[in-house]
Amino acid sequence: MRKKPPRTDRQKDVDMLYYGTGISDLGTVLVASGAKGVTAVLIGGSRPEVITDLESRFPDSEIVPDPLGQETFVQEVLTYIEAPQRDVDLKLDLRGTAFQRKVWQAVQMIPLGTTTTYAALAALIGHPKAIRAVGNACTVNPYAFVVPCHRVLHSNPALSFGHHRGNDRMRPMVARELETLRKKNS
DNA sequence: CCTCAGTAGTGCC
DNA sequence: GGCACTACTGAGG
Repeated sequence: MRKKPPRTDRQKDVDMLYYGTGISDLGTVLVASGAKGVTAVLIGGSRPEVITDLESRFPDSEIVPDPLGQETFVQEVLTYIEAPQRDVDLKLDLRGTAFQRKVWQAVQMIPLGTTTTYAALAALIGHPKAIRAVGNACTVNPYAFVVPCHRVLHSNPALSFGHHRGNDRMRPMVARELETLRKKNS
C-alpha cells in the first residue's frame, strides 16, 4: 500500500516564480520567471508596488526573490528602456486565454519604432470586430516592453494616445524608439 | 469638447 | 447563464 505523499513532495506541483527588480527612469522594473520562461515584466512606482502587482497577478504561485538569477533579464529590459535599439529578447511563458495569447503574439510583430491601431490589430488576428477585446488584452498585458502594447494606439490619436486614463508610463517609449532609430541611421 | 450605441472577450457571481 | 466592466470606434450633437 502506498502512503499519501508527504507534504514536501507535493511542493513540486507549486508554480514557482522567481523575480528580480531594477530601476529605470520610467520606474521600477520587475521581471518574473518560471520554469518555462518569463511570466511577467512589470513596471511601477516602487519596488513594493511591483511586487504587490506580481502577487495579485499570480495568487496561486509561490513568489521567490532571485536577484542574481533574474539579473540578466532585468538588464535586458533596462537597456531597452534606456535606448530601444532592438526589441527586448526574452523567452516568454505566455499565460493567458487563447485570445489573449493571439493578441500578445500579434503585438510582438509590430516593428520597433512603428505603431498600429486596436482596429488594425483586431483585423490582423481575424477578429475584426473584437476591438475592445484587443484593448482588454493590452490592459492586462503582463509583459511590459516585451509585448509592446505602447505601439498600439487609438484610431484617432487626437482622442487618446495609449492609455486614455490613468497610467501613461508607456507613452514616452514610442518617441524614444523613434529617436533611437533616428540616431542610429544618422 | 460631449454622449451614445454597438461590440466581443473576460471575470465575477 | 447573467451582468458589468473595458488602453475602442464612429456617428451625432
